[in-house]
Amino acid sequence: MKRTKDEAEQTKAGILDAAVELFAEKGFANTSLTEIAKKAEVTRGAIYWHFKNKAEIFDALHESLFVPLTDMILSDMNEEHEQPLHQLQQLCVKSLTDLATNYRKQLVMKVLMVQCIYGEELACAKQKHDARKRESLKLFSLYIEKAIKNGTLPQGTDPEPIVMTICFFMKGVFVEFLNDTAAYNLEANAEILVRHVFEGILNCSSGPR
Amino acid sequence: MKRTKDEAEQTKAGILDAAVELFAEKGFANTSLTEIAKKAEVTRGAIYWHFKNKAEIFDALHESLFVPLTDMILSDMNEEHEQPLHQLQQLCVKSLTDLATNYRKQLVMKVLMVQCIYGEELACAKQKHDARKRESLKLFSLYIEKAIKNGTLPQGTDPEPIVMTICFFMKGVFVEFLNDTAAYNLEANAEILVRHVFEGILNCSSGPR
DNA sequence: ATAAACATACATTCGTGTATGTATGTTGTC
DNA sequence: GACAACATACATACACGAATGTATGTTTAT
Repeated sequence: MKRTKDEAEQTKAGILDAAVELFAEKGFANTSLTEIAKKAEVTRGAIYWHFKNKAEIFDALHESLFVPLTDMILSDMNEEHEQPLHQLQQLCVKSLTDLATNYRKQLVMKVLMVQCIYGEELACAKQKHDARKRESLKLFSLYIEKAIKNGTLPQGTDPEPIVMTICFFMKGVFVEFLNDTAAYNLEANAEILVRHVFEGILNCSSGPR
Repeated sequence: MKRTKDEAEQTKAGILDAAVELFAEKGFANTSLTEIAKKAEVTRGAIYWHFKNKAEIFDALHESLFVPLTDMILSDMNEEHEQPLHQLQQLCVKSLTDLATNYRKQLVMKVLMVQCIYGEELACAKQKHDARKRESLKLFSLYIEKAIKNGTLPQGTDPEPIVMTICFFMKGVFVEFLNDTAAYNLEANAEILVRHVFEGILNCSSGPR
């Protein structure tokens, strides 16, 4: 039953499609390879041909999402902007509206952020995940420090609580939205939500109390 | 091998202690009853005597935490306050510092919010969980509406994005903090973080842009 | 012809649930 | 207050399915 190369890539993609939907629906640990195979209309043999095990499927999903994401952020970072805080604000809005309008991304992010538990089985993936997070945290700090030098934020401001606020807020939006996509109109409200937080940061730093 | 009633309650508590630690460490799905029994220094027989199955252990943890929490919120709600927004703000700070200083609560909340996946096995617990969340959402709305009538927020303000902002932010703090308790000094920063968000809400509503 | 791209079959492990055994606390009775 | 009779609080043993990984068979592109 050898297929042509294109057909093989297609079945591999089909397995990933089936996996991400099942993972998003029932969670990584609660999904068996048999179920994935059934949904993808192949046998477990096909899965074991393309992937070493279930964890490697997870890894593939992880990789497929974060490579383009990091590219986007870095390209945005390169073009200098006179108002770094505002730039960061727009980046947040963009990533939210992006999430709100991209179904595939919703699925994968749901798997990565709420429907999996990083135990020993996914230790490898967790390391990568943590590395990504540290990167974005550094990036956030960089924006903030630029804003302080720039004068947008007063001299001597502590960047840490600001980074924490933004990071926590974004995480909350992602998790809560992905947990019940239909419950919120994220696309319509993204800008207001982000503005709330950034306005508060500005206001708190310039005029405490 | 019959024990006295007190001893029995003690073993039951021991099982719960072992369970919550293992759940928090490796996740609900990745923890077997055998492991729990081993850690609690009993056999699986003891577990099946006190609980119907693993899901009921989860339920017991859930119950043990949320009963006192709801009490606290409701008692706070009863005493009328002239500045409802500020009252809500203090409630948020309080629940964060409370979390930061209560290890047991950290464990249970970690299990409930990040280390479990509400599949069919936990369907019963998920219903309760969702009910709790709807309650607190209504509560949030109530505070906001009081602030609008009060004049703290301008007439005609839409409560929804405000509630979303607070809810998302709080969720993010919980999840991110519980994910790596040692990474943040939540107790020291709780007030600043919450102030960021509430200041932004005030500022955005009174003077848009 | 040979190796890719699977399907099929099998062995093994692991976890659950339940049935049963058993020693001990508890309770009523005289 | 002593002693059955019973219920309690587990421990042990077993049966069962589910999931994994691997070994092997089969077909077909190249």
